Amino acid sequence: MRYAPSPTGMLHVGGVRTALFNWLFARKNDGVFVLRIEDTDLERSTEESVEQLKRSLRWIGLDWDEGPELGGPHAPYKQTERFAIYREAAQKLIESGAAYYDFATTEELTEFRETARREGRQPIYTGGEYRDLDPDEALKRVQQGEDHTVRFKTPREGQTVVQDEIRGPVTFENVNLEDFVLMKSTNTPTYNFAAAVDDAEMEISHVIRGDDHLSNTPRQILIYEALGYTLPAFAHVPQVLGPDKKKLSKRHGAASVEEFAAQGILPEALFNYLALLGAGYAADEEIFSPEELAERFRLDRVSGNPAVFDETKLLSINQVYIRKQSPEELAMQAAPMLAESGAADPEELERDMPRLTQIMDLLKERISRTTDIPDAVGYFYGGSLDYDPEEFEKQFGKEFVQENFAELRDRLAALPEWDEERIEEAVRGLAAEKEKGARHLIHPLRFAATGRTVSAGLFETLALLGRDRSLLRVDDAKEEMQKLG
RNA sequence: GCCCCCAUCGUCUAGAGGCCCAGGACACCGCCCUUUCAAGGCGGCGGCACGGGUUCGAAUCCCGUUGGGGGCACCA
Repeated sequence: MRYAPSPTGMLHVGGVRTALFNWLFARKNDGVFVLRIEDTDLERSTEESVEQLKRSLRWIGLDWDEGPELGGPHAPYKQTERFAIYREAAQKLIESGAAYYDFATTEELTEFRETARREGRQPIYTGGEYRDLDPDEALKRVQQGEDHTVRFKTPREGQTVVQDEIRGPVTFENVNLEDFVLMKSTNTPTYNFAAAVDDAEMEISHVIRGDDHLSNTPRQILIYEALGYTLPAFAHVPQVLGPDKKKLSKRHGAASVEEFAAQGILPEALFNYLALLGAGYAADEEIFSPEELAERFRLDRVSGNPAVFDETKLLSINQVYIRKQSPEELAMQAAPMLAESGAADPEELERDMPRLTQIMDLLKERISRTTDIPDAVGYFYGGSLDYDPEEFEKQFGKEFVQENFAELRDRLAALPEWDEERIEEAVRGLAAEKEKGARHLIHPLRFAATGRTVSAGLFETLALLGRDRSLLRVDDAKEEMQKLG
């Protein structure tokens, strides 16, 4: 199996999903997963993209068995380092008569296509006078340094059938295929040529790739046959679409692996979600580890029908994975985020990781992306809070609160131990004495202590907040309340 | 324009002729639990694109229409 991206930008979720299917299939069948860099587009390929690609693949957990950095029996794994191989293959095709030199200029080709269109014919280029030029004469012109490409001599009749693992046989009429370019005038290979030669040379048994390549496949099959290679199995997986049913791109918001990572998505969650998308797993269960996914993967179950990327569902799966993490793991991730956002004092964080761990345990059910952490956890650190005046008035404007908040404060301050049970007792006790529902004290207390109207259970929150921090804020609120008059 | 692919709730899907007046998940809406918010539990809304066949019987097979997607480069 292989994943063969071109390093011309960030790794797209559609791309990862293709890589994922290859990986899953390889793991399932004890196969070898090869990473090959298709950088024959000298203009657009960058070293930076190669690095980014590798980083993204590793982040999500798709490790390759052969490829850049690791090497392997079919090295090198970058097409720009394999030019000699393609040149030799092109030479063989020229010699066997399966390919020919074409001397048409770009202008001539453009004109040919325009004329064809204008006259309502299909712009299928079949080499004009060059297709059947005397080989010796052609060679002479090449040796004289004349600009040329190498084109494949596509049969003018018959059909080429792609036996697709997930779609069945797909038939293409050869007349609809033009004499495509194998070697550019720069003496470097085109995609179709390099891909076919490499897949054969690297002994790829199953070519699993995006279905945007389906229409390239007959060309590659023709190359395989002309070179005498045995054909691999092909499987074309559908594209990932945005909510508007167009190919997913930056227009739809996050579309690359790095963007999802930056938005607080866990690699396991993205992995799980993407694997579910169109892979034909039974629907009664949806949370699977990579190993479980690999075990259950079946190529022939993959759907041929394009899937819309649903970020909401990704998020719900992400939430599941956050809940699955241990409080310790979460605390380890949270600490640097809290320090960096300025929400917490780095020294305090370092000094008291057990507390952070307890905090994460308390809050992890309420977080759907890791980037929510600074905001969700921030009030457990720092001193006084800024209260939203409007909400403050709502919470503290009531007569009952004004009359009893000071007493509540004193009882809390007098507690022999600062723990959940005693805090609860104090609050409920006072409410009971005043014959009021405890909620009349709970809500303003929560708002005073956390600066918000929602939080985890008030009593455990206060306990974790600590006595000093809690009382400081209760006092702040008391003072603020005076001003309400 | 030409070639190719695809078609089940809003979305992801289960369904390989009778088990389906179509099942699950996410989202949405109720209710329960409850100090708020989550989480959890229970319930609800909602779909086989359309038209022809084949068959005793079709979401499932065939044809067509429509719709969506991809490709038609010296880009990959």
